[in-house]
Amino acid sequence: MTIATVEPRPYHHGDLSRALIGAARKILETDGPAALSLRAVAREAGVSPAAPYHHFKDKAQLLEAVAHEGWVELDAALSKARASTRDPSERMSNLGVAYVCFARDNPALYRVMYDCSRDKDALPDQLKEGGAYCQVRDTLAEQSKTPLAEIDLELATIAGWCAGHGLAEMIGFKQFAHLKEVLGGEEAFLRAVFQHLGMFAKFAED
Amino acid sequence: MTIATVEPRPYHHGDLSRALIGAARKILETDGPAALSLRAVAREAGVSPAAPYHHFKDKAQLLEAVAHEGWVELDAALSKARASTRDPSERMSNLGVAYVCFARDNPALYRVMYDCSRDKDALPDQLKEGGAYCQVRDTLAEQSKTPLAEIDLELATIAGWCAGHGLAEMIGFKQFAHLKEVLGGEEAFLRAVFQHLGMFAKFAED
DNA sequence: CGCAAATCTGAACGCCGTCAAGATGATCTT
DNA sequence: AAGATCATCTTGACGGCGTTCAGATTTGCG
Repeated sequence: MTIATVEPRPYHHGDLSRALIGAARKILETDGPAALSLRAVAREAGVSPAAPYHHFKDKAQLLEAVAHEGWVELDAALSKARASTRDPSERMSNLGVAYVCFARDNPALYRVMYDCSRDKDALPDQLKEGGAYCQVRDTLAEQSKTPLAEIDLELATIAGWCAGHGLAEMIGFKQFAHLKEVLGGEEAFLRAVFQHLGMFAKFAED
Repeated sequence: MTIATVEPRPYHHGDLSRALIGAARKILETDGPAALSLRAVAREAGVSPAAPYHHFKDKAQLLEAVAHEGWVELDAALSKARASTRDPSERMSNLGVAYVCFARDNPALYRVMYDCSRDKDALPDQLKEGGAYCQVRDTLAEQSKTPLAEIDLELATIAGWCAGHGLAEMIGFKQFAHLKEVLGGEEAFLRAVFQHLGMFAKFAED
């Protein structure tokens, strides 16, 4: 697996931090979260099992670095979706689809992102400081005909975020295969579910 | 020889399967999912590390049994919430709150439930056969003024379930502490988020 | 009663996360 | 240029993990 035989890496790696993060992501994509051990990461990077400890306090801290990359990339994906159209309602819809598709296309990374958040009982602050969360909120605000109260804006953003996350976690379940087929594809299914959020919500009004 | 030892469990336990599930749940509640090793479960049940293998194929299968108990209990919690009132809209609202509160009060169990589902790429079939999922769907159907098409009913149920799950996973995050305070408690926060689902959804319409 | 099946134990394997001690290389001082 | 210092990497070890296997113990059935 290692290329060390051909060109023996110098004793000092050069940029092991980044290499370890890359190795971790490769393992995640290839073999899933269950296979992601610190030793496997070190192996993949061609270093000894103890080497990572000179760059990360422990395994959790390496995972945090991986998760951070994930949030940045989710941010980029949402930015792209947001810029994809000028039609207000289409923009919001695209944003939701983009969120779920990111999770579907990077399932292991997405898992690590939320596992780390749960360990800290908090989402990354970056989200509320110009990050992905703001994109949802701002898109909501832009497209509201009447200006939204600050608190309504926040609550609606949370509601949408929760729905997106929930759908992202469920999208792969076999039970939905039939609906995806009936509705003509996964994206159509996603949009249909988002549309029906309102149907659920109206019963929640006091 | 068998006279006065402390409390010598007979060589054969009697009902080790159930004892193991109970031990697992105790460890989950006490020390969280990270501490839930098969060896720890065996220790808690007072049995050797290899004993569980006579009752469960492997660790995953024991967790599945624990998860099953969780789904049954979630089912019961939703039943109770559903029967708590006759006011249609209040009933639906209570159902959502009950779902999230179950997750909040049994965080480790809730985690195991979805971890098992993800490993199998499917929710338990029981859910769609008279279980918790049906309670949400039927409550939706009962309360719709105009009869809902089958597919709309299903999509709305999924939408609500996803929102509930998403909120259940986020409810503990520090970022929401401020809102809970402003809105006067956690339950008020939950209801407010559910109400705002509609505000998000209207932009998802094509 | 005798014997097969079910159940539990003890010891072992390879993996894991982590740490301490020592080897190696790069950088800075003089 | 020489030596000292510091960051980096390795080796080896520890305890804990999931799992397996051979053997001990008990139960239940003929």
